[in-house]
Amino acid sequence: MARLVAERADILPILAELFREHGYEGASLSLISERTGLGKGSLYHFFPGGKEEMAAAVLEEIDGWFERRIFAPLRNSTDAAQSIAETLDAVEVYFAQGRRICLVSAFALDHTRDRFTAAIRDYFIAWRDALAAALQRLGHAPAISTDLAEDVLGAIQGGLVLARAIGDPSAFQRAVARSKYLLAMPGPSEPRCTVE
Amino acid sequence: MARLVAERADILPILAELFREHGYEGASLSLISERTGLGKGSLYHFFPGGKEEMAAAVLEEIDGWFERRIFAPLRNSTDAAQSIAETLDAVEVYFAQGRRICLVSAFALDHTRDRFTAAIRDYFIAWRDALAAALQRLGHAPAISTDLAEDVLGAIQGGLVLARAIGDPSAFQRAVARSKYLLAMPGPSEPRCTVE
DNA sequence: GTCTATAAAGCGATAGAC
DNA sequence: GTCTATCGCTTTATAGAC
Repeated sequence: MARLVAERADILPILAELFREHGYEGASLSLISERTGLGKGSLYHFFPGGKEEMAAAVLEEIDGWFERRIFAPLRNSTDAAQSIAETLDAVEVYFAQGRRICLVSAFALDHTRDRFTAAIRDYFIAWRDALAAALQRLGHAPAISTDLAEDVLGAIQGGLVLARAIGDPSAFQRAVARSKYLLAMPGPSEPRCTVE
Repeated sequence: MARLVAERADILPILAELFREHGYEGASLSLISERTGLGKGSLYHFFPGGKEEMAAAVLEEIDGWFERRIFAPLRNSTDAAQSIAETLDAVEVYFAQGRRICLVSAFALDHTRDRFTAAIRDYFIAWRDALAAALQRLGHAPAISTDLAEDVLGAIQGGLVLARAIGDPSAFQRAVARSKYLLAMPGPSEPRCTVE
């Protein structure tokens, strides 16, 4: 039986966009109240812990989305190459081809990091290790796989930063394209643009 | 004749560290007053425009440092390969081997970006174009040079994000090492980890 | 479950004495 | 040039009516 009124889950995407646009400090309760259409009383009903609980819930939802759509496929798919290509496509769509920033990165650079240290760290480590697992199934050595995965994660995050900074989403798109090319090298004996 | 009291220039490094630690919003005037040892009256004497002028002055100082130590050598040195290697070393030191974030990136991801759009964009474009100019002197084609420079910038910024996020500065150090390796390829005919 | 009113604290910024 | 006191505003959070 569908409810007409907002549920807690319905609020999360709005909160996520507000934190993306304005940052943790900048997303004030009055702004949140305005954009969700809920009074402060209702907001504190759904999130008794206030803004910190809202941000934690958003981070948890983001982590859940990546776990289902990115991390699990990378870890478990039978076709590692295909899962790598598909998840890179999904990432490109998720970040709106470079027009949407990574909230976890934004929190990491902000002093907001101190509030959510574990969630931020776990997100990137899960991503790196899932990608490294797929690369190992492609035949790469464990150490090389982790290094390569970290390289790609950095390129993606750096691409998002540059895209936002210079106002050109194509900087992110090129970073993803380069990552696809880099990861398309199938074997462990191929030359790599990295050092030990 | 050396002055004993603080000059405006002496305040800027303290402001920079405060903005790095706490972000633009988080660095309150009372915190700034405490860390600089100056009352609000003195702060407004040096920066009549308040906190926005303080942040603008910090960004200008950062840009000046990079212009002198990174951009100009990349553009003008006779030995392009040497200037690339030396400026990468300088960048590694500047960011304290991954323990110090890039304030320009942090502002870019925050909604603080809207206040300093031009300064943020110009910083990254100047860096990219200076590095691309050095790569052209190494024999790379213009389009490849810009793409390669953007690649390296993204790797550096992504490395800083990852280092801060996972609490491991070596993620940044590896990104710089990979960039050195990538840029050490001298000629335009060498294989590249990128796509057009 | 939603609202308004309000509390308590912190904010950026200003005024004016010294 | 530096200080303290204070203004006006916004913030998060709570209380209590409905």
